[in-house]
Amino acid sequence: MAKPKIEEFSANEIYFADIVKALSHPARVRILKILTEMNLCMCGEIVNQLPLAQATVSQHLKELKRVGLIQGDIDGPKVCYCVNPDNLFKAKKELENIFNQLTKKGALSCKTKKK
Amino acid sequence: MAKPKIEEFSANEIYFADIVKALSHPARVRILKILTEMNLCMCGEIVNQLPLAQATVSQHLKELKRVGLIQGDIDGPKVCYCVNPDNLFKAKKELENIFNQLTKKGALSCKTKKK
DNA sequence: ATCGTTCATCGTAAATATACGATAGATAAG
DNA sequence: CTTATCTATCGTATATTTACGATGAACGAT
Repeated sequence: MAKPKIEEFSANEIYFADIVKALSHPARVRILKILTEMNLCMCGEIVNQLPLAQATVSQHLKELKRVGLIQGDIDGPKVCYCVNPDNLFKAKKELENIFNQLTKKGALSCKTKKK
Repeated sequence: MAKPKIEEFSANEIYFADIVKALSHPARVRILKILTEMNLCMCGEIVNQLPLAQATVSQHLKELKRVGLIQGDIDGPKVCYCVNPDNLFKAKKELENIFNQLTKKGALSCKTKKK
């Protein structure tokens, strides 16, 4: 089974994992960067800036849209994409929370460095 | 091909994606939390706190070790795991950089909300 | 109405990821 | 040495991910 046993984890844990997974591919991060820098961007422009086929880029856009990090508006035959600042901010805060939990405590290293 | 076309992306982009992917599973995040809270932790304790088989947990631990977020020291027949604070901090900074890049600019929403 | 452009979706192939039982290796205890 | 414990690894099954060509749907322009 490639599917995590998500039913065993909380809704928040699953939400976090979902957002993070969307950020776990270089192409998707680059898409987000492009959209941030260009402020409104046609799908075709993104395809031109990535070493991937149009169908593949479209799939990545769909995934980013699914988790709410971007949105796409139809503009004639083209589609205008942009980031969703609210959700991006929310994801940022969520990640900060996790990392603060993981780094705040003393969190000593192992003493016995045998391996 | 399930493999991203990593050769097309920079080393830093790939490093980031790799770290983030390690964080994209609820079980692995929970493992990190357990290790942070308990400060040194036997593998068996982790298995007890997760709804997963020992073999599966061991696999997740291996992945976290691979990306450098944790380390495991042999202690007799047991293995003592702990987070790697340096790499965790590095990952945190890396994520902050990305998000700062993605959220700093005006990053307007689309105007035409047709879809 | 037809054509060209733009993009999403379908179908498909191959690689990865997730999960678990079974097994093997290492060590402590007896 | 034998046994019990702990953990990694192997083998395997299944689902998901990544990628691309081909096709289809929507729209503007002619």
